[in-house]
Amino acid sequence: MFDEVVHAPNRLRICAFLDASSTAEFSVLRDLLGVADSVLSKHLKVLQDAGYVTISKPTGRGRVKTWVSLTADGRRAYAGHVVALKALLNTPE
Amino acid sequence: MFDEVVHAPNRLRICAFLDASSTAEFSVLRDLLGVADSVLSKHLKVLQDAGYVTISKPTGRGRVKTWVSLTADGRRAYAGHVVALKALLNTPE
DNA sequence: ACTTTGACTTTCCGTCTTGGAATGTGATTG
DNA sequence: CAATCACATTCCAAGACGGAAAGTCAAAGT
Repeated sequence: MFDEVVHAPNRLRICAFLDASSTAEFSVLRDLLGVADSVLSKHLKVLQDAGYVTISKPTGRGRVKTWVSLTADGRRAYAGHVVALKALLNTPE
Repeated sequence: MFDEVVHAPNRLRICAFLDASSTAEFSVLRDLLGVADSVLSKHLKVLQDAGYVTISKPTGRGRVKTWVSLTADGRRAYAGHVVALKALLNTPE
Protein backbone atom coordinates (compact mmCIF):
# COMPACT_ATOMS: atom_id res chain seq x y z
CA MET A 1 0.00 0.00 0.00
CA PHE A 2 3.11 2.15 0.09
CA ASP A 3 3.73 3.50 -3.36
CA GLU A 4 7.43 3.86 -4.03
CA VAL A 5 6.78 5.91 -7.12
CA VAL A 6 4.92 8.44 -5.04
CA HIS A 7 6.96 8.22 -1.87
CA ALA A 8 10.26 9.54 -3.19
CA PRO A 9 10.60 13.03 -1.63
CA ASN A 10 10.62 15.05 -4.82
CA ARG A 11 7.85 13.08 -6.42
CA LEU A 12 5.79 13.33 -3.27
CA ARG A 13 6.11 17.10 -3.51
CA ILE A 14 5.15 17.03 -7.15
CA CYS A 15 2.09 14.92 -6.44
CA ALA A 16 1.05 17.02 -3.48
CA PHE A 17 1.33 20.15 -5.56
CA LEU A 18 -0.54 18.71 -8.51
CA ASP A 19 -3.21 17.26 -6.29
CA ALA A 20 -3.85 20.74 -5.02
CA SER A 21 -3.52 22.67 -8.24
CA SER A 22 -4.83 20.36 -10.94
CA THR A 23 -2.19 21.47 -13.39
CA ALA A 24 1.20 23.08 -13.26
CA GLU A 25 3.91 24.40 -15.50
CA PHE A 26 7.22 22.62 -15.83
CA SER A 27 9.20 25.62 -14.66
CA VAL A 28 7.02 26.08 -11.61
CA LEU A 29 7.58 22.51 -10.52
CA ARG A 30 11.28 22.76 -11.19
CA ASP A 31 11.56 25.86 -9.04
CA LEU A 32 9.40 24.28 -6.38
CA LEU A 33 11.83 21.39 -6.08
CA GLY A 34 14.91 23.46 -6.71
CA VAL A 35 16.43 20.93 -9.07
CA ALA A 36 17.88 20.96 -12.56
CA ASP A 37 15.65 20.63 -15.61
CA SER A 38 16.95 17.16 -16.27
CA VAL A 39 16.04 16.01 -12.81
CA LEU A 40 12.46 17.17 -13.00
CA SER A 41 12.16 15.78 -16.49
CA LYS A 42 13.20 12.37 -15.26
CA HIS A 43 10.85 12.41 -12.30
CA LEU A 44 8.00 13.35 -14.56
CA LYS A 45 8.90 10.50 -16.84
CA VAL A 46 8.73 8.08 -13.93
CA LEU A 47 5.31 9.41 -12.98
CA GLN A 48 4.21 9.33 -16.58
CA ASP A 49 5.39 5.77 -17.12
CA ALA A 50 3.43 4.80 -14.03
CA GLY A 51 0.42 6.44 -15.61
CA TYR A 52 0.17 9.01 -12.83
CA VAL A 53 0.53 12.20 -14.80
CA THR A 54 -0.22 13.48 -18.24
CA ILE A 55 1.97 15.92 -20.02
CA SER A 56 0.71 18.36 -22.58
CA LYS A 57 2.50 20.89 -24.69
CA PRO A 58 -0.15 23.22 -25.99
CA THR A 59 1.31 24.57 -29.20
CA GLY A 60 -0.55 27.83 -29.24
CA ARG A 61 1.12 31.19 -29.53
CA GLY A 62 4.44 31.86 -27.91
CA ARG A 63 6.96 29.33 -26.66
CA VAL A 64 5.94 25.75 -26.15
CA LYS A 65 5.40 25.23 -22.46
CA THR A 66 4.84 21.95 -20.73
CA TRP A 67 1.90 21.40 -18.44
CA VAL A 68 1.58 18.56 -16.04
CA SER A 69 -1.50 17.13 -14.36
CA LEU A 70 -2.39 14.09 -12.34
CA THR A 71 -4.43 11.43 -14.09
CA ALA A 72 -7.33 9.74 -12.29
CA ASP A 73 -4.95 6.89 -11.52
CA GLY A 74 -2.37 9.29 -10.24
CA ARG A 75 -4.83 10.99 -7.99
CA ARG A 76 -5.97 7.63 -6.67
CA ALA A 77 -2.41 6.45 -6.10
CA TYR A 78 -1.55 9.66 -4.30
CA ALA A 79 -4.68 9.56 -2.19
CA GLY A 80 -3.98 5.95 -1.27
CA HIS A 81 -0.46 6.79 -0.33
CA VAL A 82 -1.62 9.64 1.84
CA VAL A 83 -4.01 7.33 3.61
CA ALA A 84 -1.25 4.80 4.22
CA LEU A 85 1.06 7.51 5.50
CA LYS A 86 -1.48 9.01 7.85
CA ALA A 87 -2.38 5.59 9.16
CA LEU A 88 1.27 4.98 9.92
CA LEU A 89 1.88 8.38 11.47
CA ASN A 90 -1.12 8.29 13.72
CA THR A 91 -0.69 4.81 15.06
CA PRO A 92 -1.45 5.66 18.67
CA GLU A 93 -0.30 2.35 20.12
CA MET B 1 12.64 20.05 7.28
CA PHE B 2 12.40 16.80 5.42
CA ASP B 3 14.57 14.27 7.16
CA GLU B 4 16.00 11.77 4.69
CA VAL B 5 17.16 9.53 7.48
CA VAL B 6 13.60 9.25 8.73
CA HIS B 7 11.82 9.34 5.41
CA ALA B 8 13.11 6.10 3.94
CA PRO B 9 10.12 3.71 4.02
CA ASN B 10 11.58 1.10 6.32
CA ARG B 11 13.07 3.61 8.69
CA LEU B 12 9.83 5.56 8.76
CA ARG B 13 8.10 2.38 9.87
CA ILE B 14 10.73 1.77 12.50
CA CYS B 15 10.40 5.30 13.84
CA ALA B 16 6.63 5.18 13.83
CA PHE B 17 6.68 1.94 15.72
CA LEU B 18 9.24 3.11 18.24
CA ASP B 19 7.48 6.40 18.71
CA ALA B 20 4.42 4.46 19.73
CA SER B 21 6.06 1.74 21.78
CA SER B 22 9.04 3.37 23.46
CA THR B 23 11.17 0.27 23.03
CA ALA B 24 11.18 -2.79 20.81
CA GLU B 25 13.03 -6.01 20.28
CA PHE B 26 15.19 -6.53 17.24
CA SER B 27 13.23 -9.56 16.08
CA VAL B 28 9.95 -7.72 16.37
CA LEU B 29 11.16 -4.90 14.17
CA ARG B 30 12.65 -7.34 11.69
CA ASP B 31 9.35 -9.18 11.38
CA LEU B 32 7.46 -5.92 11.18
CA LEU B 33 9.50 -4.93 8.16
CA GLY B 34 9.78 -8.38 6.75
CA VAL B 35 13.46 -8.02 5.94
CA ALA B 36 16.63 -9.96 6.62
CA ASP B 37 18.55 -9.48 9.84
CA SER B 38 21.32 -7.72 7.99
CA VAL B 39 18.94 -5.21 6.52
CA LEU B 40 17.41 -4.22 9.81
CA SER B 41 20.83 -4.10 11.39
CA LYS B 42 21.99 -1.64 8.80
CA HIS B 43 18.94 0.58 9.12
CA LEU B 44 19.39 0.66 12.86
CA LYS B 45 22.99 1.66 12.38
CA VAL B 46 21.94 4.56 10.21
CA LEU B 47 19.48 5.69 12.86
CA GLN B 48 22.05 5.18 15.57
CA ASP B 49 24.73 7.12 13.70
CA ALA B 50 22.23 9.94 13.34
CA GLY B 51 21.73 9.79 17.07
CA TYR B 52 18.08 8.85 16.70
CA VAL B 53 18.03 5.54 18.49
CA THR B 54 19.86 3.83 21.30
CA ILE B 55 20.61 0.17 21.29
CA SER B 56 20.98 -1.86 24.43
CA LYS B 57 21.84 -5.47 24.94
CA PRO B 58 20.89 -6.24 28.50
CA THR B 59 23.20 -9.05 29.47
CA GLY B 60 21.02 -10.50 32.18
CA ARG B 61 19.69 -14.03 32.13
CA GLY B 62 19.06 -15.87 28.93
CA ARG B 63 20.20 -14.98 25.48
CA VAL B 64 21.38 -11.50 24.69
CA LYS B 65 18.57 -9.66 22.98
CA THR B 66 18.77 -6.30 21.41
CA TRP B 67 16.39 -3.54 22.39
CA VAL B 68 15.92 -0.36 20.44
CA SER B 69 14.44 2.95 21.51
CA LEU B 70 14.21 6.45 20.15
CA THR B 71 16.42 9.04 21.76
CA ALA B 72 15.07 12.48 22.56
CA ASP B 73 16.67 13.66 19.34
CA GLY B 74 15.12 10.82 17.43
CA ARG B 75 11.71 11.60 18.79
CA ARG B 76 12.15 15.23 17.88
CA ALA B 77 13.36 14.39 14.37
CA TYR B 78 10.48 12.04 13.83
CA ALA B 79 7.94 14.51 15.17
CA GLY B 80 9.37 17.22 12.95
CA HIS B 81 9.19 14.99 9.95
CA VAL B 82 5.61 14.11 10.70
CA VAL B 83 4.75 17.77 10.91
CA ALA B 84 6.44 18.44 7.58
CA LEU B 85 4.66 15.52 5.98
CA LYS B 86 1.25 16.50 7.25
CA ALA B 87 1.79 20.06 6.16
CA LEU B 88 2.60 18.81 2.70
CA LEU B 89 -0.26 16.36 2.52
CA ASN B 90 -2.86 18.79 3.72
CA THR B 91 -1.90 21.71 1.57
CA PRO B 92 -5.39 22.68 0.52
CA GLU B 93 -4.40 25.08 -2.22
C1' DA C 1 36.92 -26.37 29.21
C1' DC C 2 35.42 -26.71 24.68
C1' DT C 3 32.06 -26.89 21.05
C1' DT C 4 27.69 -25.29 19.50
C1' DT C 5 23.98 -21.93 19.21
C1' DG C 6 21.58 -17.86 19.01
C1' DA C 7 21.39 -13.21 17.78
C1' DC C 8 23.00 -10.07 15.65
C1' DT C 9 26.96 -7.38 12.76
C1' DT C 10 29.94 -6.81 8.76
C1' DT C 11 31.34 -7.62 4.40
C1' DC C 12 30.59 -8.72 -0.33
C1' DC C 13 28.03 -7.99 -4.39
C1' DG C 14 24.81 -6.70 -7.69
C1' DT C 15 21.01 -3.61 -8.70
C1' DC C 16 18.52 0.69 -8.51
C1' DT C 17 18.04 5.51 -7.66
C1' DT C 18 19.23 10.22 -7.74
C1' DG C 19 21.42 14.19 -9.16
C1' DG C 20 24.05 17.36 -12.12
C1' DA C 21 26.33 18.38 -16.47
C1' DA C 22 26.69 17.90 -21.19
C1' DT C 23 24.40 17.14 -25.27
C1' DG C 24 20.44 16.63 -28.37
C1' DT C 25 15.98 18.14 -30.32
C1' DG C 26 12.15 20.56 -32.10
C1' DA C 27 9.63 24.75 -32.23
C1' DT C 28 10.10 29.78 -32.23
C1' DT C 29 12.05 34.19 -32.64
C1' DG C 30 15.38 37.69 -34.48
C1' DC D 1 18.73 30.78 -41.48
C1' DA D 2 21.12 31.33 -37.13
C1' DA D 3 20.12 31.76 -32.35
C1' DT D 4 17.36 30.67 -28.44
C1' DC D 5 14.06 28.63 -25.50
C1' DA D 6 12.17 24.68 -23.13
C1' DC D 7 12.79 20.45 -22.31
C1' DA D 8 14.44 15.41 -23.12
C1' DT D 9 18.32 12.14 -23.22
C1' DT D 10 22.58 10.54 -22.37
C1' DC D 11 26.64 10.23 -19.62
C1' DC D 12 28.70 9.79 -15.16
C1' DA D 13 29.61 9.25 -10.43
C1' DA D 14 27.82 8.66 -5.75
C1' DG D 15 24.84 6.53 -2.70
C1' DA D 16 21.05 3.57 -1.11
C1' DC D 17 19.04 -1.06 -0.66
C1' DG D 18 18.64 -5.65 -0.25
C1' DG D 19 20.02 -10.48 0.41
C1' DA D 20 23.56 -14.00 1.22
C1' DA D 21 27.64 -15.31 3.35
C1' DA D 22 30.94 -14.88 6.79
C1' DG D 23 32.36 -12.97 11.30
C1' DT D 24 31.52 -11.96 16.51
C1' DC D 25 30.70 -12.92 20.97
C1' DA D 26 28.17 -14.22 24.98
C1' DA D 27 25.21 -18.04 26.67
C1' DA D 28 24.06 -23.12 26.49
C1' DG D 29 25.06 -27.61 26.03
C1' DT D 30 27.99 -31.66 27.03
